[in-house]
Amino acid sequence: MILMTLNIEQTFKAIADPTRRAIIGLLAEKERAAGDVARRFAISRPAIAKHLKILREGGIVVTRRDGRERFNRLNPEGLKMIFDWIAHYERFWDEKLLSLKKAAEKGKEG
Amino acid sequence: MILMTLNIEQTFKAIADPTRRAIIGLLAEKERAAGDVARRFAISRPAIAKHLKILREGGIVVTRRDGRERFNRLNPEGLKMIFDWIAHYERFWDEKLLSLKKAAEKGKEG
DNA sequence: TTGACATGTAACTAAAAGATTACATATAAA
DNA sequence: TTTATATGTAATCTTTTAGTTACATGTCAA
Repeated sequence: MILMTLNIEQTFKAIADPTRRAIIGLLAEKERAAGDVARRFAISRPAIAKHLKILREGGIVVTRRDGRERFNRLNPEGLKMIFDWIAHYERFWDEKLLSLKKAAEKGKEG
Repeated sequence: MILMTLNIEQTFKAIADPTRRAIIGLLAEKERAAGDVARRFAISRPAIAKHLKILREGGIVVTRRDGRERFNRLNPEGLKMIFDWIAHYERFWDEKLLSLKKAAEKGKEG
């Protein structure tokens, strides 16, 4: 069993790049071999290999090996970490939700 | 009225930096003058001024002028943009929610 | 076993990011 | 009207990032 210290810093850096977000979009459809991912971009295959590594280190992607191929798929951990961080500020844009929450705390509907 | 083309790219870059995320945390408490923000960090005041500018350009912070001070506060737009992006992948970590949604679509409880 | 394929890493380069100091501008206070 | 305060910007430097080409490794197919 491999234990990874999932650094939130790495996760935020991972999603900051547009190419990596595009990769995330591709992997949301289905898992894909590294080459399959690379084929869909104009940049070189090694560049994509590095992006995949960064996504892996950010806890956003996990890789499964099958023969000479490495299949990449989305990992819940990383994206959830970002979601939790941002959800913490939800009240700033969802006033309605805020009042609902307050009402719930009071034990009556808002 | 000022129209800003809110670039999602800038927004993701804005939250990628740890100092800027710390600033977001501070502004979540209350609006603060630029100097008030700067005082809480070890780095120079101009560095913070730049971070605030980046947050502003990312649609995460808006600034209100009062005399010689500039009060900064969180702006819903930017963070909501990130939230919407990430919420799009919610199903990857919240299987339960997914089944609830599916059940709702079918018109019966899950 | 030889050759092709799939992938990752090393070395290097160019561009972007984050910080600093110096300076300019606007407003409050003496 | 001086002086001090609050802030933003310019010029500059260093580090990090994203990309490239060359190369090493491992696996499948002849």
